[in-house]
Amino acid sequence: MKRALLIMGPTASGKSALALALAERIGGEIVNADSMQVYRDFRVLTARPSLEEEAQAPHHLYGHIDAAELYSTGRWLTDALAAIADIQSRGKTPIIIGGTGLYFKALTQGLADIPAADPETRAALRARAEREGAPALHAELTARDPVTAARLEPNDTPRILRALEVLETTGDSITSLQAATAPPLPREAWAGIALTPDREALYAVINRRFETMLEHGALDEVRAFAARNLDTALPANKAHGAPALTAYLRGEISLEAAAEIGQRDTRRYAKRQFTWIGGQMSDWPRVPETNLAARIAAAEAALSR
RNA sequence: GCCUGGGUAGCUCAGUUGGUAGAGCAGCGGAUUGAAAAUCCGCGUGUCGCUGGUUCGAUUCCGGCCCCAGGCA
Repeated sequence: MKRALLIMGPTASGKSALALALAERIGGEIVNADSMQVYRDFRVLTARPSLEEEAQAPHHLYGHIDAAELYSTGRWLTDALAAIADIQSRGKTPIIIGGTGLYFKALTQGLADIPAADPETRAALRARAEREGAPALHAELTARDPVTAARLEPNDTPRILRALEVLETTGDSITSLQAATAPPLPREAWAGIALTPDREALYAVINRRFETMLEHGALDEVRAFAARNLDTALPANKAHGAPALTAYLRGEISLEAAAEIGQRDTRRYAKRQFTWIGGQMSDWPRVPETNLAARIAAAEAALSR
């Protein structure tokens, strides 16, 4: 059975082109590890591979979710493990490539086995957070699950909500549930590399890429999404540039201002991805080179190690 | 050429009745276990245009010069 190749890289670092080249060279199939590229509605805005690119090699978990849905790390892990097993059963190498650090962590270190939260419980907690503010919920968590509360900041709404929802769904502390998790992919079953291009150069690519997205129909995607009248809090609407371009379409800001916001948010995201690589993937080989040949060589070296 | 206003952080600016300066935005560092392109925590990063003078001490006061904007020629 072929080992899986894991490639983490910041946004706009050229992951798709690398994945295609590798797929052809080593007989691989590509599995998406990007939390936004799973949503069907925003192909251009999330820089998903084009139809032509998808035709050049098998792609999995790209655009397979409707933007009206709530995807999650847990669902991705299930989908990814199934895709990996499927690919390996056909004698191919799974190439898991993306920029969502948490997805790679779930794959290589495990995700606590916690049953899905009841949607109504979840909605009620969210409404409370909206009304009362995160610190109030944090105070409640301190009373009910002091160990978890102690490691969460009072303003960290999503994590506080998650801790409370797990408490209500399972009756257990999320911290104790998280303690007993095993890696879905054993260490010997995968090799990973992290793309670490020069940051200034990457920022320039990000800025340029956003302009290109606008030229290739990003606004049409945003317009179509807005026309669906879905909840603006849906995760798909968190795609960089989506809220700002929506504001532009409503006439609230200029297109230039919207582009600047989209570019800025993308740059900030890239910075956090670098931080993730630095802190969470300290043992993954770094690949600072941006030319394809060097990257392919680094990937092959990692696989043969 | 003359007059007026201005030159302070990457940007827009505030301020110091003389004791080497602070806001917003941008940026930087960090965390990250189920909506993660999310969320949170932390950090001013500076020849105060240049140059003389006065002063214990000048970014601040005075002189000269340079640059920018507007006005008059």
